[in-house]
Amino acid sequence: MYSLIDIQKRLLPDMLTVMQKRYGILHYIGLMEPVGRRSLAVSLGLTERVLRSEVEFLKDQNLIRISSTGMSLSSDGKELLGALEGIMRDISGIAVMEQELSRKLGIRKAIIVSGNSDESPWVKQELGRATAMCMKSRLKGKNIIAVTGGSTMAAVAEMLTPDLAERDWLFVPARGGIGEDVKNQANTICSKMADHTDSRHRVLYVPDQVSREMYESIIKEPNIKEVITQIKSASMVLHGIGDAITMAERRKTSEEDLVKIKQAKAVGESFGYYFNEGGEVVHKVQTIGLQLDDLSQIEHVIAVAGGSTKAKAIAAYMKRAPSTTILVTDEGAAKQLIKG
Amino acid sequence: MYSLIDIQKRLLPDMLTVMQKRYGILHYIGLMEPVGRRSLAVSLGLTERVLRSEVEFLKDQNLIRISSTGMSLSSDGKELLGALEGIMRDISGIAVMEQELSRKLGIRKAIIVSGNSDESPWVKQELGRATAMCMKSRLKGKNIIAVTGGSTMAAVAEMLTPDLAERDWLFVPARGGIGEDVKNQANTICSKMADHTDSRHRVLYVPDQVSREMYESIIKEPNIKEVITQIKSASMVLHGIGDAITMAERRKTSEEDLVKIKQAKAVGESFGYYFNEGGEVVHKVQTIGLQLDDLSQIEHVIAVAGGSTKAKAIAAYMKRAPSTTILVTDEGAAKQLIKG
DNA sequence: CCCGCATAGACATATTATGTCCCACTTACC
DNA sequence: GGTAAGTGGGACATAATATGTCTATGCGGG
Repeated sequence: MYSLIDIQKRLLPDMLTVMQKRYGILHYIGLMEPVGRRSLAVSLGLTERVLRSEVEFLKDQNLIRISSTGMSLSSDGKELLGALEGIMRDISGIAVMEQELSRKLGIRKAIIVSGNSDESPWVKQELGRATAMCMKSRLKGKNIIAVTGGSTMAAVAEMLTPDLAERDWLFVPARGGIGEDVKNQANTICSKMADHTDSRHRVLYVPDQVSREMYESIIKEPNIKEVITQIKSASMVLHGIGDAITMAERRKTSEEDLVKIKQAKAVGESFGYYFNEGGEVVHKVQTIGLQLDDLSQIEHVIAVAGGSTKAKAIAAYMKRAPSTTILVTDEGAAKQLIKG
Repeated sequence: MYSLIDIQKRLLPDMLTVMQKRYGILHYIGLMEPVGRRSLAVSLGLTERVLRSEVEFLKDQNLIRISSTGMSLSSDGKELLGALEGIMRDISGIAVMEQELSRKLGIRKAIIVSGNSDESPWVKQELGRATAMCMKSRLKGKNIIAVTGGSTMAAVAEMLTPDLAERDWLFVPARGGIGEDVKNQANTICSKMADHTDSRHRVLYVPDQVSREMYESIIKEPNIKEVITQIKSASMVLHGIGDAITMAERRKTSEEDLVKIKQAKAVGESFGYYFNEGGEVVHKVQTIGLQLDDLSQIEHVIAVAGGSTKAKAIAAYMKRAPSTTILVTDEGAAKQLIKG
């Protein structure tokens, strides 16, 4: 069952932000009283004018008192603040975590959905929905979207809705067919995403490990060449992050590589790149398509991964990720990430 | 302890309105789907453009689906609506009651605070606060405010705050000293209100029952004459509403009048006028100052009265009250009023 | 085949939020 | 006692947003 807050998040998404802002103001006034607008504004990272509007509002509500020496809480304000403190812990926990997480990982934004996808399967759907919303809000008009595989991306595909159709999207697999079961392959997912949004997609079937000569001849194939061009000119990349060992085992990785990966203490995987805890690339699946270095050229990069067990993998990858990355994750992973 | 909703009402007063609006839209779409904007707009009493903005928002939230045949709820929308229904009953009960009450009484606005001042003494304070806020929001600049007596008005006086000082207010008693204990006399209350707001006040000491000759000579007194002029030019009247019998007994009413009042089945009293259930004036305390007929000339008329026992009195008075009246009351009285 | 109802686009205008500057006042410290 | 730093608040241009109004166009039932 939904709680009041969950409903409000859906029905008045800004409410939470505003509440947090006002809570922050009351909180600081409580700490620093009596205090002036200017110093408050810098403490809170708000412009003076914005703070002033808020302060005027709070004054109208009789929550603060304003005198020539500065602002202080009224008795009503103190009472309300006390009650708010408890509530904010629950409510804005997530918003606060989003801030903290994006700062800590050095990325553009973190979006956290509540729950833990390790424990509750439906949280993956929520991840999907959050990702879909994020895509929707960031893309206008014609776009090429490069997508990787994995069960999380499959969940995203499921949650896309056709009201995006207008926008003229084209889904392309980010990299050549990275062996996995068909259901979670990039090609399959692209197709499903296109289905769900009434848009188009391309496929890219390429054997995993290509020899030099093979590569040269494949890349000359006009069809493939075209897809690769599209991949490189994508305006958005949507990718998952996996646990290194799990991914390596799930794929048809050679015994030799498996040992290499394990010995290098790889923890995370994304795009066929394996990362150790320091964020260094310790192994790479040789294939055509999007390369790690291409990411920085792409306008929107959205990484989606949830579950507390994936925290390490996320942390590892994020050391290497472009700073424009947006991470969509769940509470379980976020808590681990912030802790560690 | 405050509930989340109470806090939000204070911290984001518009939230409730918006939530109600959006709930209403979802609700109606649920009932009428598939339905177009135009018919929805008239059903909800919104302009088409406003509705359209809302609808676009709801679409972005994936709560409704829009097709060429009209709008309908998405499965998410249905789920959310179900959860909302229960919540709205509690939350917006008061807002709904305010609408209903103002309609039923035929007045400009009704403001309801939660609780019942018969049972909980602190609700009177809430009445006071709500009244103070209302005054604040309606008056700009220089104003003359005519005030009557009574314990409710005393509570209002207590809740006024000096941040209104700027506005240059002058408090005058609405009518000549209507006998009651000093604490709740209009003169005393004016003085207290002026105190609390750092503004000025006038007094008007006049014997209750004046003979013709007495009246003529009193009215010539320059001091009194001036106050009366001020009363007549007031931009706001603030008055209480009392139970007829209680008021009659509390005042030094002659035995003869008391019988008259009782026989005429008076139920309500305001300004020294006694009303029966039909809203007819059955008795009037003869004194100088504001007369019932003067009310319609005055820009802002605020009536304040709470407690379920006062419902009858309020109902009686409201039959006679100008349609611009604003009633500030409590849940206890409001429920009775709506029921009866 | 047309009429009525549907969505969606476009644009002017009203309203609100925000950025920017300035002023007068209080306070505390030298 | 005077000065500097900090205070609230006024004023105003501009940006952003909401709203009113009109129009284009598509769809389905009679």
